[in-house]
Amino acid sequence: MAGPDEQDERAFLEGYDPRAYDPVAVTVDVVALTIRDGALHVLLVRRGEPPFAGMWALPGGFVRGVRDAEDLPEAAVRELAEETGVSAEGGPLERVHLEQLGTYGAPGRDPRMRVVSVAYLAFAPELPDPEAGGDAADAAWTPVDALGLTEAGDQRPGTTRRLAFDHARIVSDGLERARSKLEYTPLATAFCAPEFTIPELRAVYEAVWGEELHAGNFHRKVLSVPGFVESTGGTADRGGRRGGPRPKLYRAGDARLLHPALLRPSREEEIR
Amino acid sequence: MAGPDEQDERAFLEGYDPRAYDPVAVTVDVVALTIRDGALHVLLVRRGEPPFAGMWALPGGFVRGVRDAEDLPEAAVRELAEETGVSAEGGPLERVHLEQLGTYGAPGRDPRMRVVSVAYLAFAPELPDPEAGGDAADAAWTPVDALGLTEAGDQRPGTTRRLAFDHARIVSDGLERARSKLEYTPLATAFCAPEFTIPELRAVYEAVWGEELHAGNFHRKVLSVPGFVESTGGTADRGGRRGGPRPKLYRAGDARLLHPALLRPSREEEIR
DNA sequence: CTGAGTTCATCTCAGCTTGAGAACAACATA
DNA sequence: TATGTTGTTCTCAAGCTGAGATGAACTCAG
Repeated sequence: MAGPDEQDERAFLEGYDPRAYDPVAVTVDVVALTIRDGALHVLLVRRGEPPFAGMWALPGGFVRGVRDAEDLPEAAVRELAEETGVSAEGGPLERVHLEQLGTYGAPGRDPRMRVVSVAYLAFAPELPDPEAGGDAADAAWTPVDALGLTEAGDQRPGTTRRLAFDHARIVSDGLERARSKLEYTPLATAFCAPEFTIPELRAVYEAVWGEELHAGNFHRKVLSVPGFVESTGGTADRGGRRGGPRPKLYRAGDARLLHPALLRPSREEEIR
Repeated sequence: MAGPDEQDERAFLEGYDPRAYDPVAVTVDVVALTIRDGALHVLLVRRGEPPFAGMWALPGGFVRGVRDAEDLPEAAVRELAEETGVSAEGGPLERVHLEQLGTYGAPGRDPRMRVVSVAYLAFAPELPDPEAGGDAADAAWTPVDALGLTEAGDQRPGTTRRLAFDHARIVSDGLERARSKLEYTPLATAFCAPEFTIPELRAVYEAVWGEELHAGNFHRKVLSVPGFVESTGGTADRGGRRGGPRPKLYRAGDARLLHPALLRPSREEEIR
């Protein structure tokens, strides 16, 4: 049945106070990614209380609903700022790219109550350690390789850093989104300093995609895509770590989409 | 501030009963797309009650949180089935593709209370009119061109079918997602009958992208992408509407990604 | 039944992009 | 100073794309 009955039901429910009806809590979780020492890292916090005490989880928390009501991206920025220990205004978070990743609301994903969590994905340039002077075990940038994530979105047996709730699935989805976004948007520049070199940009792609790229072809491609990068005219202070000429400096261009896209080589195998 | 303070705050909030804390309601809305008479249509319902009485809205409703708790896709399928008047089991909904589109939670988007809405996107083959025997003004497939949507996600002045809440933004996002998905996934087949012809598939692309495609190149491309379509060996009953040979029949292949992708021609202009 | 116009399916061809490799100068380090 | 590494630019073959042409199969009007 539809139509009149459904209309009546919706009108009824919409006029109902949800406090008295069916309590669902809304949280935001943030998958914040950065690159350190050439490896992709995700920001995690260690849980102090049950459930999942001692396990690692994404930074996040409740959305302020009515008192100090905030929009969802606001809540994500607030949580990220609180966990990272830096202010969102004027600080390093200014240059962080933030986008919605997805919403996770399966019954039972939180054993205490019904929680619907809106996950956000953040791309950050190298940021300081979270609360460097505090308890180092509470929050840390963690190499994603150390999480033992499988394609199915869970963790391999034997992995020491266990993730709480369904956060392994959320991190997996975030990584896949990041890998995909690097293909057709210029967001790799969000992992770099304001001025960067082509080899630095290539290192970002290699860290996120987990495979080496042909330096010559990458260089040609990046310069041939309109609006991806623009030259600053400058040159880096020194050459590569183990030699080589000083690379030229670039900054992010004004393109929002890469055309043609930079496709990852390994894509062939994942198609089916 | 982060670390210990933040930990305490989260532990405090997580143990808190949200009913007594900060009430946020969770709903699902469905952007159901289909193709009728060669044009892209979206399923809309007319609101009978304020706010926005008489305006059109996406089918949707509250997620069942604790009593009869359901997952978010379940809620979307239930709402879609209720509004469409067909059963999800065994009926035409079996072949509907459903994916999460995004979550909309700006304060004030519903004037009555704080509502966070998880939007789903559905691709459907041609379905019957919603509750054909009932009040025809209550639910209807609407040509998306009749909504006067702008790139900014609102409606042009003078458009007669006004959308309630922020549903113009949600529909706009759904359309952009659909256009994009057709490029790199075989989901155009979700708009077709189980067996279809290449010209029918091309009509889907032309309806969603809103531009004509080169028939010869499209044909070559579809057949050259591995796993996009597979031949049934059969032939359609008759030729095109105004003549031509009987086209061959195909069914959807097993590819989940199109490689190489089918890029829309107009992409060049939207890049910046 | 016939002729005109339409459509499916395939082919051709020039232009562009890609992947792989080579070359060479500039540089770090021992 | 010698050696190995790296940034940048070429070259070349292979593949893909857009635009157009062709001919057979078909619908429909007269």
